Amino acid sequence: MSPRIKYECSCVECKLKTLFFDKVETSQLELVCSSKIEHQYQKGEFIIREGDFINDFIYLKSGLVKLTRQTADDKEQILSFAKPFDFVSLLSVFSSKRYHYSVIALENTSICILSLDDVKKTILQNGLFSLNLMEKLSEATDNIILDNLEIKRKHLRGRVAHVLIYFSEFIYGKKTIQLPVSRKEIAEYIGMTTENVIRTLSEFKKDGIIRTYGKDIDIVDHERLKAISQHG
Amino acid sequence: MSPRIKYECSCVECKLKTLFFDKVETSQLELVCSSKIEHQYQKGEFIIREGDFINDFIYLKSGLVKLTRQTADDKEQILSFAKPFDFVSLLSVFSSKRYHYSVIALENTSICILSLDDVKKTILQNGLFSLNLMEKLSEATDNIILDNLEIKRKHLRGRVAHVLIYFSEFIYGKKTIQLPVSRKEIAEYIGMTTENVIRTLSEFKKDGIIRTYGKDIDIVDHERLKAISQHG
DNA sequence: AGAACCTTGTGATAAATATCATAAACTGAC
DNA sequence: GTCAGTTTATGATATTTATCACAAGGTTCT
Repeated sequence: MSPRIKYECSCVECKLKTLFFDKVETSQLELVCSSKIEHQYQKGEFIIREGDFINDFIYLKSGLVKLTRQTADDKEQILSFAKPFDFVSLLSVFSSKRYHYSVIALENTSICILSLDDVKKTILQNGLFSLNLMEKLSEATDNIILDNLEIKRKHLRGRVAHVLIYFSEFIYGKKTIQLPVSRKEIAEYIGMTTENVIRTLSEFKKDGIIRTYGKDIDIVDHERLKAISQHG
Repeated sequence: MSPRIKYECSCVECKLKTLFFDKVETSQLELVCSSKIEHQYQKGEFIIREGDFINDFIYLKSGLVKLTRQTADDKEQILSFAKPFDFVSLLSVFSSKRYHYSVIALENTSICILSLDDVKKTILQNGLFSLNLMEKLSEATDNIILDNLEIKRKHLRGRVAHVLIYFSEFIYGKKTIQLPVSRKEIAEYIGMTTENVIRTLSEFKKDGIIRTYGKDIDIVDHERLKAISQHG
């Protein structure tokens, strides 16, 4: 366990303040902020372990993570990916004692840890905060559900295309990216085998839809990839 | 459009009060309750249409519904089913202007319609209500996500078994049930073709796992069905 | 540098699922 | 009651995906 470093309260200036503290006056912020802990994780480290008790309210400051769970037949299954402003400790936080999933850093990641009790106290005291938080919760879970539905309705090629577009458009916002996940992780996300993910990427390459330089992927024919994602 | 019948405020005695008004004093309940409208739907009727503006906060009083959406390739896709105490207008309510899905009655169903604005006002005023509501929201969306993940990791037989167990255990709580959905709807839920759902049910029947009398289904070998559901 | 391990990659084959065709049973409208 | 449309049902075939087998390239540890 790496050391937990406690900083001065900087929530007031933090960009992430807009996430759910937007409408909270500075004075109200103090309670939540006073218990705040920042923490850094290296690529591959566990931030949350499935089964852990939920005592904290966690959100991403920088980096990228995957949410993953162990299935009954002992395989990994990826629920979703999350970047800053997406939520992290969203699922279950208010309805379960323990996490139903693990959170693992895909890049070097830093998070803010608030005491869940303090957040709950703030909810009790501050209606605007509650409403704002509810909106964020609702949006985050909505996105996970809709994304999983989209994946479910598509076939292998469409699913792989979907993931490429997801990282290119939503995570990095550019066409040349370094995929932050392995082929195996893509497979765990879309519910196909690793071999078939690799094969599909090879096909996309052969068809001139993408180019790869080592770990880097360049989306050459964005239109075509999008079409594949839509239909197939 | 059938007429909207307005009743006296009976929320105080309503069993569903426990759903989210549990910790709300009667006096506070008046605001939300005064705008309450009850409404009945026949099997097959739309309660919510995908794309509709979200003005209401809706929950089930009795009956059973499906949440469904239209995919880009113009097929129906079922997100989940909901019975009373499950949430209905849960997704998107706090984060979107329009519904991302339709809600359709599978049985005769009655709902309570509250003004979303009034619910929001209550959130602003009543912290306990907010926290309680957040727990319900969190639980409902969690269940949808976990259920969809379970389905995603299973194969045809496991998925069909999953649905049978879902209706038998969670919806009706008995082994002899009248399936409230068609084979086509099961297919739309689990992401397989109608033919294969029918075939699989025939196999279960042939293997002595279930018996069917017209629309009724009797789960004979619950253990075996559960094993099929687990592994796939 | 080498050993052990993991990721990527490719091919052959097996298994699962979709598609197409056809028909009986049921349902609603007239 | 009959017609049209839908649901259930089953079989044959095509397509998609998984499994198995093997190899090259990377990474980590020593």
